[in-house]
Formats: sequence, structure tokens, C-alpha cells
Amino acid sequence: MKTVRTRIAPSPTGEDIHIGNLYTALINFAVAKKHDGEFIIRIEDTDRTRFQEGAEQKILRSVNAYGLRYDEGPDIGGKFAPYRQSERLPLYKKYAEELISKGAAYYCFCTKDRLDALRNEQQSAKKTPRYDKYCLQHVINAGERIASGESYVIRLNVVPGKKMSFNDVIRGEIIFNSDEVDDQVLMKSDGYPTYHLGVVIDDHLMEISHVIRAEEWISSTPKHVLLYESFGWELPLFAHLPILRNPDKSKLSKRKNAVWASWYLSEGYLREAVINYLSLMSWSHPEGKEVFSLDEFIQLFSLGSVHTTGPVFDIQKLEWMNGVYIREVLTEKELLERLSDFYRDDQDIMSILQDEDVSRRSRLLELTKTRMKTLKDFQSFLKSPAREDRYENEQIGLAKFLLDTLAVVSDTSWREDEILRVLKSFCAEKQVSMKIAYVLLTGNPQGLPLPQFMEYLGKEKTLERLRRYF
RNA sequence: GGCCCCAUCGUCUAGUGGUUAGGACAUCAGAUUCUCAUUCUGAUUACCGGGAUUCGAAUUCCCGUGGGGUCACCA
Repeated sequence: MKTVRTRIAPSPTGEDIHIGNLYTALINFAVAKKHDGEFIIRIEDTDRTRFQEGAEQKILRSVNAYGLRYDEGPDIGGKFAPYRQSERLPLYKKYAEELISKGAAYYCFCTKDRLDALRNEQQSAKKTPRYDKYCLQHVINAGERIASGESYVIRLNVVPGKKMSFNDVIRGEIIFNSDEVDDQVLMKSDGYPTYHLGVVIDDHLMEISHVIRAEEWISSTPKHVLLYESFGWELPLFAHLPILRNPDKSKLSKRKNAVWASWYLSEGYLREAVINYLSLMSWSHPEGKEVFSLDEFIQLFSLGSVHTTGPVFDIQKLEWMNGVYIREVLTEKELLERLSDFYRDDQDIMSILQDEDVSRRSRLLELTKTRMKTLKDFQSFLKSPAREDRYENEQIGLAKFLLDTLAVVSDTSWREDEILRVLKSFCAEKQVSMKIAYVLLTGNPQGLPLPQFMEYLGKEKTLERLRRYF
């Protein structure tokens, strides 16, 4: 049986890999790994105008950070290197010329002005803009014109009136008519291929068995099928995944959502939680489980069980899932590792995480982990409240009283049960609710359970917090 | 607009001719409790519409409607 080889083909035109592409990457990864196959990254950097310096590195870093290890790629090489399209230019030229010699493509010298005029004309006539094959019918001296330095492109020669179809693993047969396919530019005047040419040649050369990509590519698949046929190449399996949506159902976009994969990590989401959440987009566990590992997903997943409706990316549910991972899935050791990694540049937090009193640190983790949605929340429980310019007299009075009451507690009896007793008597005496004590000590009516937290802080630091009122 | 894809709670979904239409997130209420969380219990909320097939349709078919995608020398 043929080796299963899947790939993602991101373009370095943004800040990072888009979360929708990370989803596509996850599915490609899962399909490859399920069949002991290979998962590949190929960088499609053929658009020089939108090229972003450094984007490729960020994309690769993110894919790695999410644990989707690729077997071949631009940074690690592989048997079909190079994996960057800009380094494969002679290949595309050669194949484009092959198409021309077969009559499946032709040179086009039309200017942008003529193309624009043509398009405007067609649009005002309410027709779909399409190239009119002018150069196919009128150019007879292409060789001379090219030799004289004239700018040209190579276009796909679509024979009209042909009924065709391809089979989509997820959606079944998709039928189309060649009349609907434009004579797409294959080679641009700058010598770079367009996506359509590059993707077909590279997928074939790199022996990609499954082309798994987002739904937005369905309408250009006919062009690709035509190319495979012209070359006489065997078609890969096509699978078009649903597009992740904004809450308003439009295609997930950076205007309406956080779309860069690394953003979630930097906000304190765990890679497992994001991957787990993503795997629930358009797929469901046969037993209805919501929380499961990537390995389990790989085992259970199949392309045939992917849904066809575009799911809304719901960050609220992702948050919940991240909380589940923090409090239930990760071991204490793992949680500590993640926190240490997340706060590696924060001296204060790091010293807390590196507490030599292991049981003390352990208790803190226990207290915080049911209250964290993201790793970023951790610090919020530990911050000392800032001193405010104006405290109300009543507040100062209460703080003074609480300070005096607590000061009486001896160092040895500074334990949560004793502290709780003191706090309760404070509340009873001053006729205030416990929330007041929380505000006095943490600046927040919500937070870690006070007696435990005060024990953790120690008497001195606790009293210090109260002294800021004076 | 042409072409293509899609349609179960607000959201993610289970469901493949006969179910009180199930679960999860969110929301609300209650229990636990030193606040807040966690945990537990409960509640609210859905088959887009119309035809057809059938003894019987969320489920099959058709037509609407709605949403989405795509129509570049961008991917």
C-alpha cells in the first residue's frame, strides 16, 4: 500500500500561522500519523508582494510548539527538498513548458489595462469575469516576443463544455463544468508560479497522497484536476475541511477574532487544550468524550467522520477546556513546568515557583489551580495590592483593627485554623462580611481562600499588606 | 450576480425511519463554603419553511429560504 503523506502549505504572508491553518495542520497530522505516514510542511512563498520577513520561522515555531511534529520541512529537509517554493523555480518553469508543448497552456501578453477593461466590461454586463483566450487565438510569435524581453504569463488552456468531477473524501462527488473554470494564470510575469501550478507540481513530486485543506479551495480544485490530467498524473485524494467561523459565521478573521496560533500560547492557553478544542471542531468522539489526548484523537479520527458545517470558534469553551487541563489533566509537576516556562521572564513569579519548601509550593498550586482559566491568571492571585491615594476613614479603621488583631497571633500559631478564627471574630466584632477582609488584604473581593493564603504568605507579609493603609 | 458548499438548543455536537430529540460550553437557580472558584443537583433553550415518499420522518427526495465560500499575475 502507498505511504500516506499529508502536508500543509502555509504562506509566509502573515504574522504567524493562522489558527484555521493550525486546525488544518492538526487534521493532516492526524491522518498521516494514523496510517504511520508522513506529515510535511511546504512553504508556499510565491507571492513576493505579500511576503513577510520572519513569518516562516514563526509558522514553524508555532507548529512545533503545538506538538505537531513534521517529518519533512524547510528547516529539517527531507527526501524531496527543497521545501520552499521559491527555491524550486526551475521546476515550475520546466513543467509549465511541458504544458505549453501539450497545448494545455499558452503564453499570454495581455496588459493589466486590457485585463482590467475586460473585467469591467464583463462585470457591467453581469457576467462572471473570465479571460477571453485572446492570446491563445491571436499570438503566433510568442517565442520572438519573449526573446525581445516582452513581459508574459502562462495561462491554463481550459477546454470549454466539458463535464467533470472529483471525489471529495468528506463531501462525496463534486461535479463541475469546465465552462466555469477560468484560464488561470499558472506562471506569473516575475517567473514565480501561482498557487495552482505550484501546489499541483509539488504535491505530485512530493508524493502527497491526501490533499487535505480548507473548504475555500473547493472552487479551485477543478483547475488542479485539469492540471493533473494534462500532466497525466494520478490524482491524490482530496478532502476539504470546513472553515472555522467568527461568531457571525463569516470566515474566521483577525478583525473579529484572535487568529494567530502563538497568541493563544502567550495568553496562557495550553497547547493540549487548544489542540483538544480544535479536534472538536467538526468532529466528535464516538463515546461523546470532550477531553482526550492527541494520541487518542489520532486513533479514533477518520476523514469520513468529519462534518461539513463550518463551526464557530468559541473561545469561551476553549477557556473552559483550558481550565480542565490545568486542574484535572496536568499533573502537579507538569503544571509547574508549564508555569515556569510561561513566567520564565518574571523574577517575582519565578521565585515563587522555585520555592524550596516543596509542600508549601504544592499547597499554593492546589489553591490556584481550580481558579485558573489560563496560566496568565496565576499571577493575579499573588500580586500585592497597590497602595491607593485616598482610603476612606472607615477602611483605615478596619485595617487598623485587623492589623492589631492579627499582630497578636503568635508566629507559631500562624496557621489557617487559627487565622480563620481570628478573621471570624474580626467580622463578628465589626459586623462586616468576610468579603471586607478579602478586600483589605488582597484588594479584591474574590480570590484564594484567605486563611490558607495568609498562612502561605506568612505573618510578616500579611501584616505588611495591611500597613499600606497608613 | 454565476458557480460551489452547508443547515438540530446562543455555541460545539449526538442522532442514519418509530427517542420524553441526548451530551458539553454558556446562562439561571440551589447545595457545599471564610470570598471567589472547584465539585454536586436542577432549570431554560433546538430539528429553517413548504411539499413529496411512508403506517410513521430531525433522519430519504424536491422546491424555497437562510448562511458560507469562490470568482486576481493572493494564497
